[in-house]
Amino acid sequence: MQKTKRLLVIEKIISEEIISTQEELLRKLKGKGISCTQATLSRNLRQLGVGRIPDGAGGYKYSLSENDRRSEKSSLKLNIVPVIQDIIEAKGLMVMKTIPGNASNTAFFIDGTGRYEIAGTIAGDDTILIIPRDGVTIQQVHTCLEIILPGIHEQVRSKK
Amino acid sequence: MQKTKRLLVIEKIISEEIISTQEELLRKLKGKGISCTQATLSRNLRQLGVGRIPDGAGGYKYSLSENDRRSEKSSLKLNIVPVIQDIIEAKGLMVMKTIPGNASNTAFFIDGTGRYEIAGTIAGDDTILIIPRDGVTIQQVHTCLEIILPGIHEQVRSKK
DNA sequence: TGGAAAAATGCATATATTTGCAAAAATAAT
DNA sequence: ATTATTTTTGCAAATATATGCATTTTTCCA
Repeated sequence: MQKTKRLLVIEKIISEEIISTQEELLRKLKGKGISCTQATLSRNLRQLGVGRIPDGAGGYKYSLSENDRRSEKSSLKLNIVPVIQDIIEAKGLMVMKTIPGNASNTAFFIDGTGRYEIAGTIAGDDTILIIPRDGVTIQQVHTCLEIILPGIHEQVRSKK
Repeated sequence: MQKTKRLLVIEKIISEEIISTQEELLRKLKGKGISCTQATLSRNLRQLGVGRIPDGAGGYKYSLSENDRRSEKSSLKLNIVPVIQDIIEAKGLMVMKTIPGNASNTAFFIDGTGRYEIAGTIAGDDTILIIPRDGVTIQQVHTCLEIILPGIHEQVRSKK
């Protein structure tokens, strides 16, 4: 299906650059080989929960609602990354290991980002199962993780 | 000056009720004895940093920050159905999201029904992984869920 | 597998929001 | 107080976004 892919790309674009109109987003998508109409975008943006908020510079920008929550809690993000020990892929799922007792907090944070790529997470004591949404590749989940937890891969690599 | 007062009232209204268009806000203001044009509202809203985000029910609402979503989601209800936030399919499995802390109870209930369609469940804090028995389609699981938790799909739909 | 049912999409259009500009109101300076 | 300067506002028009409807595509079952 084309839609899933489009939703993912929309999220990615919006989280990486400042987009102020749907037409603008439309062009960006076209540039990535994805084409649809503005009407479809309007519907997709609503489905993704993407809001339009003042950009603080006299204009507006689209924003993954949970995105700002992320920036609000940037300190939390910094605290989380260091506890992550390993990321393992299995059966199309992703297993994240943390230091003991930290899985729940970490999973809670990941859930809180509301990323479309991630259908959900389940946490034990030091292990989190991350379930990608259908149509989402493990690679895309990695990219997603890097977005919501910058430096995570480097962190994991250093643990090995 | 009328402006300061108006900004204050706008903030108050927006934080207390769901407003989905500027015209609507205009009427509310008029009801409180404050009058201006929609154009002025547009400018004021930007100045206040008020965004327009999906209200989760197919429409849009103005929002001071993203926090109101939270309180919405954490309102506790009586039985199980109301705590279910979302149902997502992935990898032939089903992921059910509940409000925080309610996954375990909900999963226990589901297990207790002993439905054949469901091989088992695993619950975290706010996420339940429902594993369908081999040969059982996701569609059949949906039907099953609707039987054991009547109204669940409507409930979930309303959350979107 | 064929066909019904549901979901997604485009098109055209309705609705909503933003903005340029000139006038009015508030503020500041003399 | 009077005039100059800045801010706010309304109006009308431009932009941007959402939606009804018909069509196409996908999903589901018999």
